[in-house]
Amino acid sequence: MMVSYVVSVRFISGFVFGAGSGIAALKLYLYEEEKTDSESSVHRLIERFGLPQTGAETRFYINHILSYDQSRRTPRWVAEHLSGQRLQGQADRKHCKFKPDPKIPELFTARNEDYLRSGWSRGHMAPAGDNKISEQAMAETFYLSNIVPQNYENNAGFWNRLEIYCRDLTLRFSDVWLVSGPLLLPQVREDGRRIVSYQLIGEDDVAVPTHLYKVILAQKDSTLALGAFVVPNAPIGFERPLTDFQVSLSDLERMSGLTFFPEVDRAEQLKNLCEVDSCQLMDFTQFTLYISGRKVKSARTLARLEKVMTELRDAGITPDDYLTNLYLEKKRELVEKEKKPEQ
DNA sequence: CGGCTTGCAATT
DNA sequence: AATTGCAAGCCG
Repeated sequence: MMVSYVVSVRFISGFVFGAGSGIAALKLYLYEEEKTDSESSVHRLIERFGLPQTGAETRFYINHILSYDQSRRTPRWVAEHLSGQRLQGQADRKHCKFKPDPKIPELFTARNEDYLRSGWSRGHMAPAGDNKISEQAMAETFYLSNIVPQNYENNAGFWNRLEIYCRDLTLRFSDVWLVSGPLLLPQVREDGRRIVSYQLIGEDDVAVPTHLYKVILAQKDSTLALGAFVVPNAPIGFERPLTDFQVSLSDLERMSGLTFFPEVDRAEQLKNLCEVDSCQLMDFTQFTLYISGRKVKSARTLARLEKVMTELRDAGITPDDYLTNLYLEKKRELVEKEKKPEQ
């Protein structure tokens, strides 16, 4: 068993160094066979002590899959599948807590303390909002193996709107596959040198990515559409359209060192997502109305409820019918609640 | 939806 | 007395 394994390793390495020549590979293979035990000591060493491990193996969770980067203490990539069916549910992120991934060796895991007061937020790659179908699935997305240090405004703003757009795609496509992750891209300095530099936070030296990427693959019947996006880890305003951040898949693959959806035939069926769909994120008014809706739903006091609506009007936005009904319903509920004596 | 901070009680 | 955990409240 062991012998045949070692031989096959020899043959492969001989083939590689033989620069594609079958004859040379065969010669090297025969030559290796004649070597004494002491000359193949490196192989014996490997057998005895083992090869280095990267910890980059694929890890499976209820509703997402990822590969972890033990040196950056972030994921390398996180994959998901969305459908209209799977996005339904009542799971609530208020019941979830960020925590180290118990499956990641302690030496390589990030901890909450690394992020707290670091100036960076804990940004999901597989979003909590994609997992309302199951409390357990949602809880797993709060493992720090699925988290990267992300600019607050980007996380709550542009990236959030991109995630909402991905969920919205399930209204027009039967299936949506996503791969998301961090990037450490070089900056071009004044003298033309390209240098990669990035911040480390916390005692565990968690790497702050310069950019985030998201690959969207959407299917409807025989139509397969793909969009790849690279977004700076910094505030991005409403004036910037998503298409500003679209890149070709091969460019992203060169940046990331990853091959995405390797089984998909790129030349044939594959269409540009932004030619098949709008690739338009919510504008300021739509987004503010949406956020206000979430706040109205979670309001616990009349004072809070009124403040949400007042600030909305101060922003120059008139509530639409949906929000107005939400407000009136919540107001009735809270008036009833606050009418009762304290208990 | 995406997050953080604060206050107080439980804990060691 | 100092740390930890959690509910509640806050903001974009």
